[in-house]
Amino acid sequence: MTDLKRALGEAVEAAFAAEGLPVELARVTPSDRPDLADFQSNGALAAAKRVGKNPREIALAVAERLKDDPRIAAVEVAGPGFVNLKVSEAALAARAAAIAADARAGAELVAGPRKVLVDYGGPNVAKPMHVGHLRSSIIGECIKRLYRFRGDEVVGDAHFGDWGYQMGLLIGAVGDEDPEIKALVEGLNASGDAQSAPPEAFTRVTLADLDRLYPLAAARGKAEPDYRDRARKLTAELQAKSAGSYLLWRQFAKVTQTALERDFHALGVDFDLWKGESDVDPLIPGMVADLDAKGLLVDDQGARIVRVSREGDKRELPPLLVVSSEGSAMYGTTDLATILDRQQGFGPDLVIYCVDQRQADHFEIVFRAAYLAGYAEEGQLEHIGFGTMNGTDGKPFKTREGGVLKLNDLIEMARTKARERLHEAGLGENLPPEEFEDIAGKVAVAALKFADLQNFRGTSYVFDLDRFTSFEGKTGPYLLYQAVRIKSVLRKAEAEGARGGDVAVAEPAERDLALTLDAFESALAEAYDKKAPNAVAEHAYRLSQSFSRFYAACPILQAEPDVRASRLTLAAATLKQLELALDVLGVTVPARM
RNA sequence: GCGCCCGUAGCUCAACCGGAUAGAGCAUCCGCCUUCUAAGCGGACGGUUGCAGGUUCGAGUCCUGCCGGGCGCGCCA
Repeated sequence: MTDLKRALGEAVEAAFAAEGLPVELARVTPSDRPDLADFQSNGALAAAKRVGKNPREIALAVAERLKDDPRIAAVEVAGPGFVNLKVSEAALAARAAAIAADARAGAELVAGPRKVLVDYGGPNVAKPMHVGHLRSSIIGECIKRLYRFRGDEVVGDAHFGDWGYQMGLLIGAVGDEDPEIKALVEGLNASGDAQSAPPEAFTRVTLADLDRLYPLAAARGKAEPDYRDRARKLTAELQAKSAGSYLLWRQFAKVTQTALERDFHALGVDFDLWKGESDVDPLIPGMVADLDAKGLLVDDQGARIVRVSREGDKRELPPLLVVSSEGSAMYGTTDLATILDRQQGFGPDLVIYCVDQRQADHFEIVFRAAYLAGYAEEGQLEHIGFGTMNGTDGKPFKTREGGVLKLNDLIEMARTKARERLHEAGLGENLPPEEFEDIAGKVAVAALKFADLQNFRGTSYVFDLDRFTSFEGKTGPYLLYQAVRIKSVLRKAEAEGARGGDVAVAEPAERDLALTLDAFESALAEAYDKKAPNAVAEHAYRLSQSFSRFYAACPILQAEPDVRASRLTLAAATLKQLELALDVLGVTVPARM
């Protein structure tokens, strides 16, 4: 099943070929002038330049070849050489009917499915998630769903930060507070016998403990050299897999992951993998030896590095620091080992790193090192950066008190706002409390996600709580509202025994809705190619808007039977496509609200 | 200092290999609930796309310079 835009594009290509013009210029796009046409091709203008002819003449010749196409109701040449196409009512109705009958609502699958790994979220043990994690999670989840929906085999990995200096800090801080645990850890470390540990030895350490202790320990580590040195030693003990340290660490990781999974799930973000830095730790010695054997490792200022600068670089790119002068693995070391691990495990054709734009250099360095070492092929690794989230003052977002806003608190704020607004609007009043809560949660998540995803990911944007929790206009809740209205109409239709039927597109609002439904595939393709979720968000919004106009202009249930059947089919097709688009965005529609 | 990104309506953002009259939402103003959910719909107002040049039949988009902002630049992650 082909969308109209592409079908017409192929028709124009054929006309170009027949005229001896370069077919790659025969592109069809939605019309910039909806008052004049549905679609347009600007190819004659570009072709004129290339073959040295008058653009209007070319356009007229192309138009002449298109005018008998049954799908085209009118073809006109306008301005300097635009070919304007108006789709026939029959073709439009047929396309709408096909979308209605298609489980994928008109969306294609990619021709050659790939194995894709999306690395996003990046939560850390003990460090609470803040709003900075929001974008990575939301965008990464959307990219994952988008690629999966297009037919790729996709795995999402949280890339858990579980293996650094902060672990040593925590082991120390927990031990200071709880001498029994400290003694247990030290005893086990000395004996090396993990089996001798009491089965529930460390379960009394909770996430609340870690949340409370970590900020204090981090601060002391900065201020007191002795404290820091001890934490480093404890980190080294952990990384050497000393039995007691390791068991205690396992408890940290477990309670953190459990809580994080719950928080992420509330946001509609679910990872397939929770691979952590600790998982690739065993690979590092072998990898270092391998890099050395390949002659890539160089001693420099007491550290061991891989030089990655290339001829033609506009500036000197720093090297990848593989082993620090203290002998420890660095951030980039772990990332490189992770590439190796993924290559050996999942074997992805493409790895997408959904991480803050500020890390662009870091990834460039790691990727180059991976290419040099033969751990990946050029182009197989891609960093999808996004802008920072700023406050309304244009500076990185802080709470009123100057601290970092925790992700959980943000979600709770959005929920509270959602409850208030639902009450104000008199929505969901007769529903059971559990369902009301569920709806409030869905509205809150839709608001947060859509506010983020409607922006192009690359640019920084302003984090404005009022805007995030505003439910009018171009917002997530608006989209939910439209979807729920359709569900309500369809429920009523079913109760009345009214059914869908042949599609006709007579009214302007019906025409517009059918054309918008047709644009789903292009929006998905654009989002996929550019890794730009905002294209899907934009389509979902346009579809909702188009439906809302249709809803206002065209009564459904009260219409004559044939018209009613057609409109019910259009409404059902819209709902299906809207829910699919929202699902790609990671947003769920409640049954009612 | 070097490098990357950005500058579009009062505010927040779009704009499909360069194409017609640069689009949305918010805010402001006007109109629409005896009809399927008014978190809605229609309309009005709002622009020298930071500035100056250049390339082109045509530039928000490409090139150069300048101004303004953000970020990064080896032992944190």
